[in-house]
Amino acid sequence: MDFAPVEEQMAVLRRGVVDLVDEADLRRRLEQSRADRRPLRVKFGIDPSSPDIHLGHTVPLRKLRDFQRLGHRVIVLWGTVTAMVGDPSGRNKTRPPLSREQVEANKQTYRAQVGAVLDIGSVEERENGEWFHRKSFLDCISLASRYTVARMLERDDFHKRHQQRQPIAVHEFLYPLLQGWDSVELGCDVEIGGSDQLFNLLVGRDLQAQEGQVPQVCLTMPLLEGLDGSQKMSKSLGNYVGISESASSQFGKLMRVPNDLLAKYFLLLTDLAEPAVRDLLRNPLEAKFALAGTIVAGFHGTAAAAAARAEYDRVHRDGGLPDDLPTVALGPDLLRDGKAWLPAALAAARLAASNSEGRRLVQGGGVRVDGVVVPDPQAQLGPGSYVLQVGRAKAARIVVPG
RNA sequence: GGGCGGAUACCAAAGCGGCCAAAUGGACCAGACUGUAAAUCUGGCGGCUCAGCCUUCGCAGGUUCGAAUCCUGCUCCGCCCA
Repeated sequence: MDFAPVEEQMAVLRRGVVDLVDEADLRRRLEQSRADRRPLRVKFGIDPSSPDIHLGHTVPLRKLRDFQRLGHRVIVLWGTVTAMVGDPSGRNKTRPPLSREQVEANKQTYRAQVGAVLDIGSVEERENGEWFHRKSFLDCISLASRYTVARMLERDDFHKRHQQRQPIAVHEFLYPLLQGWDSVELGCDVEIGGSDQLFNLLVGRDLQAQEGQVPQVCLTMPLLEGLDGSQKMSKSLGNYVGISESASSQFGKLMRVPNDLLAKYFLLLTDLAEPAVRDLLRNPLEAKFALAGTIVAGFHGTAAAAAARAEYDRVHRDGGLPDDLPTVALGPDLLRDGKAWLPAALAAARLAASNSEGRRLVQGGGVRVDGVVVPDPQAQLGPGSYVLQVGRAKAARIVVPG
């Protein structure tokens, strides 16, 4: 295998990174790899602790893809054991441990989604259960003895939690050691992670050095803010764009990333060169269309991206209806004198969480029946078929039986 | 093991006997504006065919005409001492 010149590789690998410990070391290794015609072993750990992955996860995955395209060996390390510990990174709360069954199920769904970014066929997939299930409790104690509490508390999130008098469970201290030990077992040249992972990656270096290995290069990527523009993208915050979502859902969500975040999204989620991006950003709206189109095309293909764009235009520019319009037939229990009460119909069509919310939406002028705003919370619908709309994008067809 | 402090709605955080479905901020939803579901401004934000009623303030009891607010026990969390 022939590798590209080091500077060429560095130009690709440096894009978007936050920490690189350290750059000279990475250069040296790339040179060595060229000389030996040996690919670098690049590890990325994924804890299958929640079943879906979103654009935030793809940021480091895309960096792995860069390595992969340059001919290096990407190792996806499934944290089947670490998932049960729960990574404390960036959290201000202890995470509840998962069962082995949950972890295994999550891993399967993850796997399919990771394939949307990486060439999964040439990835080396490993699990840290391979070694940790073999270890004894004494091994665990011995591993724990390698780090001091003071050093653990250097870690930013532990430090904050400690200062803010938030609970830190003892087993959370084990997490960085387990992750670091994975690097020892795998003999990693490079480990990639989110910028909140730097401490954990550095622990890997220490443990490798203690074991007589050359310490790995640590490379971190920025955390991607979610659609709210301030907090890290996460499923639990509901500010995410999922990888397995439909094209139109992804497109719509991407159209509401705050304009201020566009440059970052381009940098981390597309391959567009910086000058081209700068050019686009002169018109934020067009830039956003381009961003959404590019990302959606990456997951669903250009045809689906174009269709999503067309649907977006129809719904948001022309006030039209979305492609998938669910139809809900109202049961007789919802009728009074053969008529349906509008707020209840909204709730039945899942356009409102409850009758009360439906009532408020109607009163607030946010509800249209067959395209006409109906502000009367007492409105009744006689037998027939109606299109109910809440806001711009939410709509359903309901049928009131005669 | 002992002492002290805390637990409020999705999150954070006020309230400390009636005026509390509970201030305020964030998130979220809707409206206006804009070819943006961006930015900004406005309204809403427990449930109930709703000027009224019902269920909420860690859990279980109790005091009171009346409790998120007082008392008792329990659970969990933090701090200090050992």
